[in-house]
Amino acid sequence: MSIVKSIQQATIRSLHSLFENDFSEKDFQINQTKPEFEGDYTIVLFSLVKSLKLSPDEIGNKLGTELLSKQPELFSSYNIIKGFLNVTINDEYWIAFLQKNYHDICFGKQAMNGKKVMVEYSSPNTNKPLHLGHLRNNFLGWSVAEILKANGYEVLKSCIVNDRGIHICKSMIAWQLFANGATPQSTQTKGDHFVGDYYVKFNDAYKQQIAELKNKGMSEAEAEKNAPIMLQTQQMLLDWEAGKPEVMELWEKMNHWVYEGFEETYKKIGCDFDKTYYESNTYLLGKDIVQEGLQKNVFHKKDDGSVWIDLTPDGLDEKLVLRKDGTSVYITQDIGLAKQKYDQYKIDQSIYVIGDEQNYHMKVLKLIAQKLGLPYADDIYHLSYGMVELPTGKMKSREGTVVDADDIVAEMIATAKQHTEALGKVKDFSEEDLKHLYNTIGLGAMKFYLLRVDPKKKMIFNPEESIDFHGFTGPFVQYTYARIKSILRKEPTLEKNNNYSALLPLEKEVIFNLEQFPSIIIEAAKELNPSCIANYLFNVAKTFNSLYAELSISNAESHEKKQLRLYIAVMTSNVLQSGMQLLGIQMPERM
RNA sequence: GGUUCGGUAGCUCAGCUGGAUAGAGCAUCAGCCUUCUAAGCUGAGGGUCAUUGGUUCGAAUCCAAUCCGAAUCACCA
Repeated sequence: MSIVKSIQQATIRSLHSLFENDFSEKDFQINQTKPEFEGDYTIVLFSLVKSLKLSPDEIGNKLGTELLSKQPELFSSYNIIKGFLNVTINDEYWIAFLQKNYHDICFGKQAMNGKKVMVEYSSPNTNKPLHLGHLRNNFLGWSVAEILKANGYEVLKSCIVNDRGIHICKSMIAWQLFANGATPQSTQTKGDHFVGDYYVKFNDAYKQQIAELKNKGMSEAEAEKNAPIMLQTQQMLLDWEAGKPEVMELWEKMNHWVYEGFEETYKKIGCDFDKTYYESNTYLLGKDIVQEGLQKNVFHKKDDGSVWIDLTPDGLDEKLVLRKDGTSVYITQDIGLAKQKYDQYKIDQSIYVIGDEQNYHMKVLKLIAQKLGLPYADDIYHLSYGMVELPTGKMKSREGTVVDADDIVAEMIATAKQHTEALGKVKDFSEEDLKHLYNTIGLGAMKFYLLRVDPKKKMIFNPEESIDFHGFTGPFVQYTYARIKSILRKEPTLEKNNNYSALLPLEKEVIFNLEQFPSIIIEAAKELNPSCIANYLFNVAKTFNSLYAELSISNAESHEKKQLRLYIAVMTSNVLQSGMQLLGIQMPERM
């Protein structure tokens, strides 16, 4: 049980025996005591003043005395300042906590709860390489999956690949027109970048044709519709849907190039999936559900044959679910895929990691599912995250301001290399170990940077600040870990010893922080927010670094103090490691 | 225009189930390596928590209005 819970229960019991009333944890608050006051936790009593008809000081005095006399093993002293009851936790309690948990590498994790969750994330288009925004998505999805696992869920990571549609045909047409048979191999280009280049070439050619048509007197809209390259692309989409062999062959060839590129990137950044869905297989799903909806009168058919749902009573609009030609739209497929996921895996919850520009779409999806009375409707959850922007504004592929995922990862790793070499601490490492270390640090910096802010907020990616490896960063936490490991390599054995003198403030502060780890993991899962973990880990590392600077571990003033600090060091390293693991970040033994 | 989200230090962000003098990091300035890794530590300066009103013992936090910014409202995906 967490210490806050223990204090809550002790307070409830004491209030009951003092005032003969029943209280719950909602009747008072427990906060961390501010550093300028003496104590560990503060019980805020103002809310009890009315019902007890006593002043906060009177309640505080009675409660403080009662707590101390009833549970001397938990509380060692109290004081009251301006109506706040500050209690100090007994050192014995902290030490017992430390001894019990310091070696437990599963500390903070919950037992399996029998619930199954699917986390869908990444969801790339196969017409261009991944960019910075995808990285936020990937790291978020991965981390949320890990956090849910730590909370006892069985987690399935899934990915829907958007591998068909007009955007894919654009790359294909451009390749046919401009490539002269070039391939990733022949040009020494990573497959996804190769295909992405043709997507750009399409847009260049398209723009040029529009300009030409406008010169001939067409309006902008007309020109956009009638540009030959666009007409060709639309024809290709029809051919694809008809399964025309040469189109399918080209499509498969180019997708294959992209997948090779993606695989390399995913491997590099440490992402994987338990199940990959391809839109080319799922885009027809959901049509049967539309029929069902028509029968249930949830949907209605217009004169032209198109099928709609009226969501205006819910404050939304009228939405199309089936085109007049009978083909499905985005939302139709998503309804179908949601059903397939549920049928196939019997999941209890379905989490979609998708950018906040699709908030409306996801709201509609859930609402339609609810109106259809689908059993999984309420278990659809959109984990919406904000866009990644540059200090100069939004990333725009057309203006060439997109930060490419492979580029930025490579840059972070190169920076890690540069720092490591400048510091010269690992000169005895082999080439292979060095490479691994640079990856660990560079990716650690990248992941931490993208995960340390609240997912739902948009974030500014500042290239200069992001390559800083000092302060509130991944390498800072990694460094703290490596320092501890360095000590532990020299001090391998721990003795059992129960003879500890009073805790020094810094010792207590570190233990105090470590104790919160389980609560933080629960909070992170509740909010689906890895930034809780990142902020917490930074705090733990910072506090430990203060202790490290002020107090010697190996040359502690006494044998007992040395043992105690070794316990603290071991537990800190364990918490840092398992916490960073929840963010998908590895820890170096040395750096 | 409707809906949704956001506005906290020069910059990037915490804090938001109401609690004591609003916190970090970066940047700036001043210190600390003959002793466990200085990717570190200690300290200083820096704030009208967008604005106004309300709720109350108490508001960055809750409510309302206003201002500013973003996303979205396709027979695109």
